[in-house]
Amino acid sequence: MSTSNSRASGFADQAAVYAPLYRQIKELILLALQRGEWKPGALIPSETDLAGRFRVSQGTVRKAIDELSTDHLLVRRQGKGTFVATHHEPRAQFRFLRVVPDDQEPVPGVSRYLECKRTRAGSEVALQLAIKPSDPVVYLRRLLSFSGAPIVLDEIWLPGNLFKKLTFERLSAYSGPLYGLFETEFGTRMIRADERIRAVAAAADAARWLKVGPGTPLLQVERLSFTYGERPVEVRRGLSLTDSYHYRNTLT
Amino acid sequence: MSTSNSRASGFADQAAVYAPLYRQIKELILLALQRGEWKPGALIPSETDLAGRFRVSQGTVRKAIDELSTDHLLVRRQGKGTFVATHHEPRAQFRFLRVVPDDQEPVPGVSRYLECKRTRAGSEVALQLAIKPSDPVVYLRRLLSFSGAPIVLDEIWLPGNLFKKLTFERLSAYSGPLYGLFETEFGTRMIRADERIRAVAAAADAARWLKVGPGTPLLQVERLSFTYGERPVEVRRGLSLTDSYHYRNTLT
DNA sequence: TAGTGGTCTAGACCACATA
DNA sequence: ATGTGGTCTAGACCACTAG
Repeated sequence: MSTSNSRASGFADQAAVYAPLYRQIKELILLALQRGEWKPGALIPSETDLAGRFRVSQGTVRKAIDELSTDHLLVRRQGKGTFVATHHEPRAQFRFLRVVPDDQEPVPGVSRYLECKRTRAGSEVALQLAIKPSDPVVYLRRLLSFSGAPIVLDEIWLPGNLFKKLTFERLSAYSGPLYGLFETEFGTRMIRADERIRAVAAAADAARWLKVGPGTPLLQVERLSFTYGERPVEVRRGLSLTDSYHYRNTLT
Repeated sequence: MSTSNSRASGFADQAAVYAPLYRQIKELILLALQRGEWKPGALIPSETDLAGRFRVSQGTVRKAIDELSTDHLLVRRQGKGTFVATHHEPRAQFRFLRVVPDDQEPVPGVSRYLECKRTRAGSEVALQLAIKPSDPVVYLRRLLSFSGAPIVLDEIWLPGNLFKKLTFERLSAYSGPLYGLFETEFGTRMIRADERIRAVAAAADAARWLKVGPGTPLLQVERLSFTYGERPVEVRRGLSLTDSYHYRNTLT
């Protein structure tokens, strides 16, 4: 991989006839992350080390890490080294939690789990998770409260084979971010998510949990989350009260 | 600015005691853009040119342009050159238009302007635009339709001094993206926006325009847009029907 | 003092667009 | 053939952290 530049052919779907060296290096690091060679939160080898290992210049490794860093898969810390990103660190906390109070600073909130059962995917969820309708899924329901008031009612569907040992007890005993639990206990790291947001009228059940009248306008957030390799691994539907909370977003 | 590295002191608010060379270059390019030295859509000098002009290496200019490019202020085109970004090009079209149809591809939509008047800011809008409540603003109302059906009702407030010549006729005659008009006719380019999203019940007036019953849940999007130097220049409140449309977002 | 990431340079070569 | 952005290298030095 020196100056003579042996490019990977990469016959992947459609494009990618040509991939620059730093992207190949990125891919190698990505694979190492995916197979858990370095755990979340851990220090990875220095840029110089990796450069030697992959037989490329330090600048090339650097550019690969640059991209992984903007992808939130790695975190650089000057003077210390480069670390595997984790959903446990505070900076990642509000990346996937967009419902925040109108006037105060964002706060974590408290989860109360209402349900945790195993069932079959069904056609809709199966389609999204790219599995068969008869395949097993874990179905969760939880109520998120901020300063004592119930604000978000979430339904969550997870592939059964990836979350075999997920139980109601395990969830209730845990307090940190849900994705943190998924990452450390089930080896599934959420990388990216697509959301569809709507306004809906509260059904009787949701209204009861959120302590409002049926028909109250609620913010519905449908989410599909992905792990490495664009694999869909979570379907989520949240219903939020938005009197004194809102979904915040920045367009750049 | 050669190896001896004369850093700008930058006594700006709080931080920025130290700024790397490429950031200083970025700032210089930013100023050139801001004062309209290169118009939207225009070709800017090559990296080599700029390197010569600023007395730094090409790699340093490159890194500055890298950032401006991810900020969507410049667009690189290999073999052609680097261009000033514009809201007129199709790639920028859906950066600020997040309400899209559930199943089809995103489409531009058709605007019908309902109102365009001059008034005073009032306390709320003034606070957001960082002007005085007695300062003049332009107030707009428009209805956005997709394939014939009214979907979004927008209210827009703009600083009066920046949009002096904005008229109902000018708006109605125009068909492209609104930010495109602002950019070419009023020299105000929208860079970034913060949004707060809620579910609300349709008031009588909104219900009438969107052809639904009063009390129907609507998606309310409050937006504050910024131009160069984090200057707020637009307040917007949109109400959307989300039966067969939704607000799409990607968490990364 | 040593190690790590961060910046900057100079030069070579590749990929792409256009004339 | 020429000019532009894109990649890659090698080496020097700066800023930050920790033993």
